[in-house]
Amino acid sequence: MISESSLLQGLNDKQLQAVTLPHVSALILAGAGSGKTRVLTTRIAWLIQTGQTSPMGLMAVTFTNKAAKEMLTRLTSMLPINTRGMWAGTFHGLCNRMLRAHYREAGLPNTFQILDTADQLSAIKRVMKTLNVDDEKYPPKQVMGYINGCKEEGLRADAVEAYDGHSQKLRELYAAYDQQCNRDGVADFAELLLRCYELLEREPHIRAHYQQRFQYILVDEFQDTNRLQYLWLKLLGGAHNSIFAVGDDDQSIYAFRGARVGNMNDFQRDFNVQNIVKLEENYRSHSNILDAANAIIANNRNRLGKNLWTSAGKGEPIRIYEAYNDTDEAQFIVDEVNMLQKEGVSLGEMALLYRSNAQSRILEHTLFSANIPYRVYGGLRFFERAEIKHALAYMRLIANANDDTALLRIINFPPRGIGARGLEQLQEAARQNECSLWQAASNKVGAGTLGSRGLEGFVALMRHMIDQGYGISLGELAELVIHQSGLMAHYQNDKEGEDRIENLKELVTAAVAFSKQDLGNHHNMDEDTDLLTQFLNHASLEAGDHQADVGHEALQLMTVHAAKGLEFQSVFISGVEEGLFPHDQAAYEQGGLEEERRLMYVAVTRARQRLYLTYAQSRMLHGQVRYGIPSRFVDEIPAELTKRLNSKPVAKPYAAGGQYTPAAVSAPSANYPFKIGQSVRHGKFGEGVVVSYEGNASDLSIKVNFGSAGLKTLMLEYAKLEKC
DNA sequence: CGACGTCCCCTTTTT
DNA sequence: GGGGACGTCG
Repeated sequence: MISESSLLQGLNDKQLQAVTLPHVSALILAGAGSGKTRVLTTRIAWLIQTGQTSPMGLMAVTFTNKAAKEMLTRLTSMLPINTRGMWAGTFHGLCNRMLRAHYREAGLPNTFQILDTADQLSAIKRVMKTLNVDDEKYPPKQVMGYINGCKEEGLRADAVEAYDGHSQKLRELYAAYDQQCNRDGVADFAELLLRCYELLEREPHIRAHYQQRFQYILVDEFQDTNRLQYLWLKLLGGAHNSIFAVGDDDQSIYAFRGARVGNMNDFQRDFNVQNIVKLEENYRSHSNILDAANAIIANNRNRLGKNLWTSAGKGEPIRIYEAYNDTDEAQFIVDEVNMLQKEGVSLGEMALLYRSNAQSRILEHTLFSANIPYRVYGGLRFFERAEIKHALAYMRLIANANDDTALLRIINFPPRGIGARGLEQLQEAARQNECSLWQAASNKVGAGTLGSRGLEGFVALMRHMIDQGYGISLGELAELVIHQSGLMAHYQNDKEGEDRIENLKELVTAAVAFSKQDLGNHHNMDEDTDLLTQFLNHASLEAGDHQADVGHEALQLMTVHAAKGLEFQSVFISGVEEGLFPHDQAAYEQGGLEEERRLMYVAVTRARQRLYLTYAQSRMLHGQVRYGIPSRFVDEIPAELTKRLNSKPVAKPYAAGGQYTPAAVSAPSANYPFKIGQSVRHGKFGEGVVVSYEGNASDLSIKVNFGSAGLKTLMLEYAKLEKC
């Protein structure tokens, strides 16, 4: 076994202080790149190694499966312990586990299924249809946002306040939706948390059991917790347990989905936190980059206060490039990437970040043309693919026949002649008998009052699968389902079904792997939950990787949100323009601008050595050319840290769409006295850049971007512009 | 039932 | 511009 001293070796004073805190609640303010994960895992290792607790006596909570895995991997490299059975995982994973263990007290069937976001939305649409609610007036997505918002605040429908007709309707929908979920025996993501919270609150003996067990609770990314998660922690922490909360208020970028930075303050107050350890030494970036990040974030109010520093040198200046348009911006990035590669930086060490996904298209296009391999993060994941969800829906129905959401997904897929009419009859029958659709369907078939041959076929199929599925392995069941259901045959007939078939085969592989891994595992310690249900849980809670092939060298493309927690040798932040970053929409939200600024802070601190900020004078957005001015965040960086790569942006021979700008506009002429991209001076607005000409020859206007004075359209005849 | 047209909207995202 | 959702027609 590794000795204590070697476990703690190499920690700086602050890190050491945090790792070895006594059994009290503490808040660790861990700046970007300050060794947060290391502190968290070393703390766990130290607690176990010194015998203060056992692996089973602590709980470690994260937000993502990735973070949980990372933590456990690092832990096993420090201590020769078996992490299986440890209560380390995501909020949702841990709540699910508690609910499985106490499903009766929680009022759930032992095979309850988890609705992912797509399932939840379709369940909500169903409720609204039943209640005849106008989905123009109540867009299902908004209803979903409302319901999840309430749950994340810890509020059931009967506890929500509603004064006007609109919110009363929403509340009514919330109640009806919950009722439907109970009938179906399903729980959405937020429900896992709320249900678990209520369970602990209602059942003192269960609460006491876990409070006694988890003397040490460790929470990662504490700034991202929502109200309900905080309440849950508070309940588990009780009066005597130690909650070790690690977070960075400056990296709170998920307020839009309910995260409450205020939890950090509440935590200090509610737990009488005496120990606040600030980890401010950054081991990632050179000081030019850190100083820029510090300068940006200093513009936010209401910070807990923290200033990153490094003993690394100044490093390179932050490079700023003002592009003529989005194509030019992309081309610039391509050129720089090529140059960096020549200097020996590998592609996988470079990241190209953007504020919103829409920006990736043109970047991808340009990278593709330039033959630069790239990998985009985000998009559909394995268990979210349509064919996989179809196959899983059959399996869900086998596990729990009352799962109407699953039934509706596949009752007529592959098509078997059950149309909208037949379905309506079925739903009507279910409503009248107050039973699930499956029960209604089997009743109909049994009674001989056939809705259609298709329905008969469907019921027979499901019964057959349930029969055949009894006692076979998970892999065999998956195999059985994809063939018997007709999914395989359906996609084989489809010209573009090849990928889907591959994915279905992959599902069988995943099922086999899951049961193998589970054999020696007992990670649920919950004998009531069968393997099929566990597998379906796994599929819902862990939708799979965004990206499978990690080894391949490629430029990393992702949103700034997706980049949180990662680091790269070189980072490009593109589209650093007002309206885009900070995003227009942010202005309408309370604290929106500050969140955008934190987002910028996160983006900047991803870079170890080299950082580029690029913005464009114009870009295509929503099918229209949009003229932008540089983001205020650029101005917030002290000039001495930066290097402007082009002081006077010049029109490139390629304009939007890669087409050449018409000669009449690109070259000065009698009609067009200034080139696009040329700098001009105006008596009132100062210096600006010619963006475009508008109107016809006799009535010509000129559009000029005056930077801080904004974008102006002037009548050429009257505007006294001069070259500069 | 499926193919095709049209309309509408359009940050960020994990579980 | 482009994807998703919905509606109409064959």
